[in-house]
Amino acid sequence: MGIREPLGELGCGLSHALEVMGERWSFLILRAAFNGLCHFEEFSQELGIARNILSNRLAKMVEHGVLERTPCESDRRKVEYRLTEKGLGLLPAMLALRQWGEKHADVCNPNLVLVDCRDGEPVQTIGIQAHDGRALGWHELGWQTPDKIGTPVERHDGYHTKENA
Amino acid sequence: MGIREPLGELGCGLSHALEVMGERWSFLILRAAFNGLCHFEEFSQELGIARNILSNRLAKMVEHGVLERTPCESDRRKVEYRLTEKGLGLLPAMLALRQWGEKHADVCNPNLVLVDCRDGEPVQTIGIQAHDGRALGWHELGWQTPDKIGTPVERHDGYHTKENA
DNA sequence: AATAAGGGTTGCTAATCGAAACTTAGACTT
DNA sequence: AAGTCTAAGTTTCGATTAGCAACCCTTATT
Repeated sequence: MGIREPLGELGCGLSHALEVMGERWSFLILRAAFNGLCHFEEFSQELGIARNILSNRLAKMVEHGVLERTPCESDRRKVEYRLTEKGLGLLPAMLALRQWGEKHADVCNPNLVLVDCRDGEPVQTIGIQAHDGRALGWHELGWQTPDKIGTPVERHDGYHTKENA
Repeated sequence: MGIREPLGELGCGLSHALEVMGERWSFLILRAAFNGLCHFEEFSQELGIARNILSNRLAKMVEHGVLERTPCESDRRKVEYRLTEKGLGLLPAMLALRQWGEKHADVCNPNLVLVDCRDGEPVQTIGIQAHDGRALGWHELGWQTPDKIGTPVERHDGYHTKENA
């Protein structure tokens, strides 16, 4: 077995991502934001989320720079929550999660498909690619220290390779 | 504004994915599993998670087919939790999340990098691609009904296009 | 038989969620 | 200017859930 991640500190990017987006409604709020919703009432009605939780989540997402909160110019009662660049950067993660869910859900409504708007063709299923664009599966991946990048790695564990009893 | 997803029912794959993986420790358990951990005590010690919660999460992930629970042959006290194909399918989502977290975390320890083990080169940052492989940003995407696939879409909202006050 | 290890379950407390009522500030009407 | 309405939250309080510690059951090991 090759190199293994240090899980102890939990200190990889995943922990940070989960800290920001790991709570119950965060991803659904994000999805709503990607669909153009930006007012408190819109989120509240579309998601059916409790108002205090919504308030809490929006505040946290603003605090972490995923959303930007700006009082509305035209009507000062209203507030706009809009995705920042950081928030927009979550699209691949959300889509990957969504594609996984669609693939494995019992009931699924593929009544809308995400497409390239230039030609209307569906986007690809999100996957992991090597630097040259080859699609990579888990058994073709390994962990490497930054100083040894560029040197091949033997497989780091025995997943799906029966040869190690 | 073009087509918008029906958010009401929450019935997209994202809901299903979150139902399976949306709880507090699920993704960290998944990460540990990807790192080769497969015993209860290993998860418990590495993650520092409470035993009842761990038990609960593992059971749920097994129930949803992300992990497979098999009593160990050699030592009947032990149980092995291993990723199924469905579980392995979460890797792109997890990596996308992780890459996002690494990009935006204040403190970050890039002491290990995920590489293609054939040549030791880092994998690409996960992104969304058109059918021909072009990288796509949010403003180049749109929702389309299955019957109209192949016909271009006008942009569905005004994110980052100042032209719609 | 005695001891220990692996994989849980049970009780109990602290934190979090959720529904509904309440508050505050800004528009809109008359 | 008073009254009403709307948007965006807070507060309150009962219902869940997380987390800790201790206990239990089965299977090795000595």
